[in-house]
Amino acid sequence: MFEPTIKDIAKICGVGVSTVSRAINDHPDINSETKEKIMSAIREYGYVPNDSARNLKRVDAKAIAVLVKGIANPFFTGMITVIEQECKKRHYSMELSHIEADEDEVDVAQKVVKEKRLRGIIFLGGLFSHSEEKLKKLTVPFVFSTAGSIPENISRKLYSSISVDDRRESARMVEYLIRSGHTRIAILVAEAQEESVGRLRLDGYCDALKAHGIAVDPKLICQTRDDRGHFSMENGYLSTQKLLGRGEAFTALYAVSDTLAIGAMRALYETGLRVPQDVSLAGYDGIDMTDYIVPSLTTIRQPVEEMAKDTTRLLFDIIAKRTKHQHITYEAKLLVRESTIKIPE
Amino acid sequence: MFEPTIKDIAKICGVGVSTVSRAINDHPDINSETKEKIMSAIREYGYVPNDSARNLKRVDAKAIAVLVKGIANPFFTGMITVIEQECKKRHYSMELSHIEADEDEVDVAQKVVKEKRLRGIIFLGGLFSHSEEKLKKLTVPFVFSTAGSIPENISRKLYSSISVDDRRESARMVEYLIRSGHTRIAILVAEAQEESVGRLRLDGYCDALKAHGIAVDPKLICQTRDDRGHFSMENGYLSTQKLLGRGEAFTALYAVSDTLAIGAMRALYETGLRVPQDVSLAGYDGIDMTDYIVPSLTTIRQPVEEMAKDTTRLLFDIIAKRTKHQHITYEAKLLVRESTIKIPE
DNA sequence: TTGTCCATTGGAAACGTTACCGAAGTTTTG
DNA sequence: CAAAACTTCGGTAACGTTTCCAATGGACAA
Repeated sequence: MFEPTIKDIAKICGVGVSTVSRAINDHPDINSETKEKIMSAIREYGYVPNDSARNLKRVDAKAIAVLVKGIANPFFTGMITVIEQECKKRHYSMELSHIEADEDEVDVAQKVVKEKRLRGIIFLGGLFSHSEEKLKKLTVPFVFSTAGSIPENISRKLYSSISVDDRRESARMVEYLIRSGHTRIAILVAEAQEESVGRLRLDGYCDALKAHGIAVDPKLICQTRDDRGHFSMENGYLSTQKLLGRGEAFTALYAVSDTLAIGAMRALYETGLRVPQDVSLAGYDGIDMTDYIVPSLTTIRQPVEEMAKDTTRLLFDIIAKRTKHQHITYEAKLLVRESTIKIPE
Repeated sequence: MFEPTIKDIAKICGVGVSTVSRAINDHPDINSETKEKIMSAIREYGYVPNDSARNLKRVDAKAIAVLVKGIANPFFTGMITVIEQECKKRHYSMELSHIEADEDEVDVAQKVVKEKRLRGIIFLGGLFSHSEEKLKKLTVPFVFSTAGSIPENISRKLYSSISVDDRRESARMVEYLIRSGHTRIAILVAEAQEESVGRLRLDGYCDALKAHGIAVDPKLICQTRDDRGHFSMENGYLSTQKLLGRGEAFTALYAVSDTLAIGAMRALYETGLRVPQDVSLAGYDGIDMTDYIVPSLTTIRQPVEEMAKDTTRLLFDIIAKRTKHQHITYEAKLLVRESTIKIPE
């Protein structure tokens, strides 16, 4: 099978390689007739430029990477879909890479960047607990999307971030539950390492309780130290079983992710507890399925589409030096649905 | 920021570039002392080989591509996660690309292969209705995973395939429903183009009914021509509403994917129909969540892990010419759960 | 006419790596 | 002890692009 190169095309058209290159890349200094001739030869022979050669010659590849921790999470696949479309629009390719639970995101990023000479990085999920020094080593701009809080001692000028105010939104959910008459509110946190979203949402939970004069009861806080699949449904199921095993009474259960909540649903059901009659159940994220299951899940909906678009736009703006690093916070939406009810007086 | 190249490392160690190359690539013709010296310099200076240069020099990149139609489908993300791990094990990188609904998978593949000089392609989902001629143009081995039926007139030697026998498994589900006393069984098919999995599963449905002497009633078959998001929950919801609107009575509803079934669940609920008391509901795929929602969903579980592993293994075997193209069919598992019941006599 | 400028082009040097070839030194063989 | 074989290495030519620089020819101004 004959795979033409730029040289072949040049020979076929009786022009120099640089002219062909100009044609491909829409350079201005080229006669439109020549260009048309070249383009038609390219079509005819099915020539496709070799990406490796291009990227080698260019100082940097026309590509960015998306690093995700937990690709199975529907919340992230939603984001990824949008980000990919946005990249395509800009004729950039998107390298999608999965970070294992035990890998350090910045280390992985550094390796990928050097290997592929990428222009930028988007971190999805994951944790942000890196030293400023390490971050500085990352030579390309990067945007943290929905990645928990970032330690105060790290300069905000080093990175961008896109997220909702997890602590605040979480508090809003709990406040809603309190207003609905709940006082014994249990919480399911998959992990609550310092700086993680789990931690932020847990903090928000505590904030709300305190604001309403309700003591935070550690017996109602269920967190697993399991490092794998933090937000898996299985984890939600197992954690809830553990919580129920404590024999502590509660009228509402707030899971810090929808997937956890779905797992919890089953555990509650198996124990004979009905949602919402016996226990109000709430989640966080607002993934599609929460709207379809029965009962539909009360949750905090993050503006996925908007966040994903802005994440991409911001990254490209920074790459093009049109802007400096930014930190954008979005308004999430409290969706009250069937899984939670008011406690009757 | 200084980014060392192989030349820099060579200079630092006082050796030739080829020696450094030998060290990096575990070539045999190198003194272990020299190698150790080089490797430590590499670590010290944080040298990472440039992938583009490597791929340019090598005839083909150490990479494969996974082309997915519908990345939001949890069934596929499950497959992808496993495939990625398998690639990592073999020190190959995996290019993940999403095929838009209106794109031709083989065209996309061809472009990607030429651009990136990949060694192989995995198609996930999508449709297989391509001419043999077109397929032949694809110069690298490719494996179709869970991609419907393939027209008889295409030589089996041109590609590999990995799937369950969709028609057979689908029939098994419907047979189970019939044995449970259901005779009015409606079916939800997102799309049923020739050769699609939807079509196969619909065929299986018809097979089972006929085998039991039940007439296939077109009024119980609900298919959408909507080309976007075939298997989305929303589609399941809307289709079911449409089906219910017909006023046709049925005791069981079989959706050809779990996501469709979840959508159906809501539509049934809104109409006041209880699952499973009023309508038995069944899905297909066996994604995680079917086990956690209430009621848990009766479904056909495809052996995702095994299929994904075999898909990758097979592709690499073909690339290495250890084997020819193969066609593997897996046994799926009928999981009877809470969403379906026997019709009382 | 002569010189300047513009539009368009071709040549060639890089980009960072791998792989071939041959050289040098060392060990084994006859 | 010479020849042969084996180890270990360095030099260098590619791989397919892009980009700089110089060259050509024609148009236009002086």
